[in-house]
Amino acid sequence: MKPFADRVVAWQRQHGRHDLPWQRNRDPYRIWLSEIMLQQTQVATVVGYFERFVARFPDLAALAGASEDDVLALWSGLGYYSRARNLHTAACRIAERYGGHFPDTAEAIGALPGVGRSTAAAVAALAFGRRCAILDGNVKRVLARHAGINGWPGDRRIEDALWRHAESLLPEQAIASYTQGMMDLGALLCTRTRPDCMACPVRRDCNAHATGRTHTLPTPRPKKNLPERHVRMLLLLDRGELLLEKRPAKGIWGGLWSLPEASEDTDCADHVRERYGLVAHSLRELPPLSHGFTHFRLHIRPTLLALAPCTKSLPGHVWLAPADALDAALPAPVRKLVAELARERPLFPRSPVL
DNA sequence: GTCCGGACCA
DNA sequence: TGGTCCGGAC
Repeated sequence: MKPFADRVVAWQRQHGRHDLPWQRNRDPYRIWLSEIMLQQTQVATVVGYFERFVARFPDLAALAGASEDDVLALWSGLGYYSRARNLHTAACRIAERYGGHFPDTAEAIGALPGVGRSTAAAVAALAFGRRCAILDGNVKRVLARHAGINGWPGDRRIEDALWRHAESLLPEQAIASYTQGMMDLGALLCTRTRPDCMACPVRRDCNAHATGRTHTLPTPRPKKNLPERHVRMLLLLDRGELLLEKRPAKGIWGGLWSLPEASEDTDCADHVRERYGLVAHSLRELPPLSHGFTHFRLHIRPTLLALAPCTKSLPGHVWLAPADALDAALPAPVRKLVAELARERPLFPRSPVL
């Protein structure tokens, strides 16, 4: 089997992108501009902005001579406007410090504002044929899958491993085609969802493909801590029957039968008297449980209460023996609580719903 | 609505 | 080390 890089280069030449507006020559200014625009932004969005930008600022001197406002105006709608400010600052610096000649090493390019390690390497490789590795989001995905690298790429150790791997794969020749090929591979075939493995030149030794892990690599970022909410859920028992209330159609658990809720800091018995006009006393607290939603995490403190036997009908509520309540549409954590209660108190006689 | 993403900054 | 910047894809 040919080396990884050879296959990427051959594929790029036959199937990769060659007609993007910054590929028409090896102008480092245009390549740099495109790489900055392509940070956090997809090619399809960038193309139009790029064309307008180079029409107005065709070279470094034009950009360095512009006002920041004019640069930002052409950036308007692309987002991440610090990119435009850094771009302008960098153009001025190149004019001053390099006499308007674009620096031609990754190190010097990377010293420009707004240019990190990967962008510097991309410009150095594409514009000057320098042998340096890139590692943008696309390449991280390709390498994590091909090498089967587990772990979130934002993790320092994982990212270090990816950089080492990227450098170990670099060919001696055809650096520009290889670099473009890695970008094209990630953008065209090795996409986040639905990768086109059958068309991939490095499928044969791809770890993720072999082990069926293309959809789990790269490891997604850890869930960020969701907001926490706390609530007390009341298990109100009257002669073996539990009070359930129907939730509003909208919002969490819309239309399901759930338990009465109280805020954590109120006294349960007081809350029941005020809200339902019922006399109750707390028996004990049940083990707390947590439930994850997409946008918050709910911590539930269930409390068991006994009612004085003066039950009355409440609109939107129902009294059910725990075993019968399990037949109703219950939210998952409520079902769990009710199931525990049904196991614990199976002997109460059933009685009709009031 | 959620997830994603380079560079920079606190 | 985690937050911030923004818009697009899904």
